[in-house]
Amino acid sequence: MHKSVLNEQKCACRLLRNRKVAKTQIVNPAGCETPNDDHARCKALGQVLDRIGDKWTIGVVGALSKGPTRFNALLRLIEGVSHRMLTLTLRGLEQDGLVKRTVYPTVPPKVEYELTDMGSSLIEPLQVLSLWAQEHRPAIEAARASSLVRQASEAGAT
Amino acid sequence: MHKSVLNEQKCACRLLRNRKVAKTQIVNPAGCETPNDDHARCKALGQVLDRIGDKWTIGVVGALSKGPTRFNALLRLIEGVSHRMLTLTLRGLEQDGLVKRTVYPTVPPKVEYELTDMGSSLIEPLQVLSLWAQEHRPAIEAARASSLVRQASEAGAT
DNA sequence: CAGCATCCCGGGAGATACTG
DNA sequence: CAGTATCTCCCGGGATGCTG
Repeated sequence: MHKSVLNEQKCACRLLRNRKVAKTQIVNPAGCETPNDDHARCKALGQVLDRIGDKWTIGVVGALSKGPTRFNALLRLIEGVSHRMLTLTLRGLEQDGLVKRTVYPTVPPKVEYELTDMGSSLIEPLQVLSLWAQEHRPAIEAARASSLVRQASEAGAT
Repeated sequence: MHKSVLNEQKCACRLLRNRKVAKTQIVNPAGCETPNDDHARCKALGQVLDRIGDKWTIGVVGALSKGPTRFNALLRLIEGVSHRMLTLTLRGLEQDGLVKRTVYPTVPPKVEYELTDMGSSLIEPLQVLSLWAQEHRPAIEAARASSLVRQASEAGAT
């Protein structure tokens, strides 16, 4: 009740950043009819990051990049993931057409997941990002460390 | 108490995915000494996504990509962001050496934020991702929509 | 084995108010 | 104007247990 107002936003930009909203409505609802280059970029990025930015999606995509994999295999490969989250992540991915789910109606059910074409096309941009990450990680660590040191010394000096 | 055990994980992979952990300890603590190509990729990606995967970082980077900007200007540009979150996001980015904070000690304080070299180098990978996003958004929307339709019809058929 | 429903906790993030 | 601290609420996500 105290936050009823803020749901009516002019631009869908950050609305799209919310998963629940994004799930039901990925297109801009209204008020964002003139997506200049900048806005489009922002929105597109926001969407992708909503997709891959969650805890486990990348791990899943990475694991699946090697080929079709069964549920429990994924569970072990990614390992940090809980049963529930793996299910949810896979469902989301499947719903977005990034992974394909194949059920073998055997007596012990067997389900294999694999990347669709679109799903595997995501790997490349991800690798670009990964490269950037590997390249700049030392610098980031250094910056972070020095920043922490600075703060500590300031605290001590005060 | 009921979740005391799970904090001791063998691989730091998803530990790195948690912000609080990542903030204090970005290097792999132990047990992950042999980072094969795959693991390194996973970890690096995890870190980057922890950085840029949160709600506002991209918006901030995007806004800053046009040049130095003042705090309130950012607040307006990104608009959906709250005062607090913008501050936090900027602090994180600054701490990681991705943005530079310049304070002009004028009577009304004036602070400008701008991307560092490393920060602006992030723009390119982001654009790659953005391109992918723009390219595949229709497909994703379609897949999502058809999935929803399928679910609805199944529910109706039952 | 795969999936789903339920419970429940912790932390992310908004609102607000105060400082310099 | 820029930043910080506090309070609070809400939901992401782990644990658990049941179905087919």
